[in-house]
Amino acid sequence: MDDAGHAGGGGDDRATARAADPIAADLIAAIHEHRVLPGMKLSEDEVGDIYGAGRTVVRQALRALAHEGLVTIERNRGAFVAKPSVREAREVFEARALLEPTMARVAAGRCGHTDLARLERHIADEHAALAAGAQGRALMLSGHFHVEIACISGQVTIEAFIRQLVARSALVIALYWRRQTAMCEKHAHHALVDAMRCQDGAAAEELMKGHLVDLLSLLDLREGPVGPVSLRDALAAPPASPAR
Amino acid sequence: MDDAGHAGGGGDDRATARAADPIAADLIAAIHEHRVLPGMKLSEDEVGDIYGAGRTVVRQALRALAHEGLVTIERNRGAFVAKPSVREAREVFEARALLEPTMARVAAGRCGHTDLARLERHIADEHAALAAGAQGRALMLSGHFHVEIACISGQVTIEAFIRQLVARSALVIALYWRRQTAMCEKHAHHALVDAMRCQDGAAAEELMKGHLVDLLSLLDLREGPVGPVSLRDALAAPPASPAR
DNA sequence: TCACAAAAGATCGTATACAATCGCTGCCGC
DNA sequence: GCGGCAGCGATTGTATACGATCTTTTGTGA
Repeated sequence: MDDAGHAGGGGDDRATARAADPIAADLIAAIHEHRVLPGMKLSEDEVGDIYGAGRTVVRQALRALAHEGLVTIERNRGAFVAKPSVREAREVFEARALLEPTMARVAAGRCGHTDLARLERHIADEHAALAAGAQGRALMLSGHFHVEIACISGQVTIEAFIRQLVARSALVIALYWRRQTAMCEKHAHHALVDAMRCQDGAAAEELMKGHLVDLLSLLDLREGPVGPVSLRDALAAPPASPAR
Repeated sequence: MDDAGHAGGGGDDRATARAADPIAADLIAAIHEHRVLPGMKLSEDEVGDIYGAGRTVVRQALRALAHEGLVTIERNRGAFVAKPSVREAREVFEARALLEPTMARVAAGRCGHTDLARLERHIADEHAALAAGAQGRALMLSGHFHVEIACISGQVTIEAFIRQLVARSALVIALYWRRQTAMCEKHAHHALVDAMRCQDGAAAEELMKGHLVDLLSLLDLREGPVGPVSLRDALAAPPASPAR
């Protein structure tokens, strides 16, 4: 098999599945960027029209996303962007709190200068997006930062879990976020990179733990109203278009 | 909209998906029971014939299993039962070692007499299956024991992860197991139940950790030969057939 | 005898068509 | 005025047919 195949993680199965399913990837990105909101209907025909694809492939993508808990499929009713319950929201962050600190500790002992540079570039991108007002993109990058750390740790299996949890976190944030000030994260991420630069695994672990607690504390865990707006407005040009 | 619609946690999605996809469930069971072995080809036509279903639904099931890392789909080549690499095997157990001890601790503080009774019945069934020579079934029950503990802990999200990891563990065991003496597990599971009966979370956590370490130590992490035998022999009667 | 190439075979990927089911609107009866 | 019911429209679930790609085999030539 392809044991030591691609450096940086053997999540090949998952990664190739991502690459081979562009519309699933785009839908996930849209969820990350809050271009689609919880509760929004994802009609097969509509999505197929938007991406210029047949229903079959759309169906596959929707089903894959449903498997990750990002959309819910109701029989003969259609697919909807998942609307995590309060309990589910808590669980997602509890799972992250259980996985990510350890990943940060492991990653701190394994990351090289290349990884550090990539992380710093990541933070810079996030900062730039935030400055440009692209809060959605900033949020996506913020999530990807956590995935990157898991990737550095080399545990592709857990990385896949974290990837899923981060995506679901985007939905949770869309539902239960108090304010859209994501400033706090920037500091936390920077501190994390510093700890990793010093190969201080214990510090990285603690920082990550605290970071996740902070995130959870910023959620308002009461029923939050949702705005299931249209769809074409959110998922703009798929095949070739200059938008953005 | 249906705000408080899906109360009770998101485990429903997964559970209903299991129930609504009987052939995926049966394939998973077959993997658990070592009726299908790593590397075995799962032709869509063949599986469809066996279960008397069209290729479409078989495709869905195969894709779902691929998403869980239980089968690998190679473009224009077909689906095969996954053959976890040594590294992947290690990762699966490392992930379990990271998740399950905590789950055991949480479960110890939450389990009631009903849960305890179910766990004990589980162990009894496993023991009976082992005595009856149904090693495959015993292995499946042994895995389900871990899932049950995660279920008791109430964390349905992590439970789903553990369910996946346990299934993949079945593949790992099929590839890298030294001897089929699963006796040791019986003791470990019993001790775990005892600790949970005393609500001793710390003990349960330690026992689970040690149990997983033991399991990992029983693996022979060098390349193991596989026997990709036929298929119809392994997946016996789905609709109506006398086998077994 | 080996290597290479071409054709055949098989399998999956995708699109299309049909059928079943559900939600909704309009109407009727109470 | 309100509740129940039937018909209709819409959407998904499933099966089938076609096309693309890869693997394998076989034949030929050096």
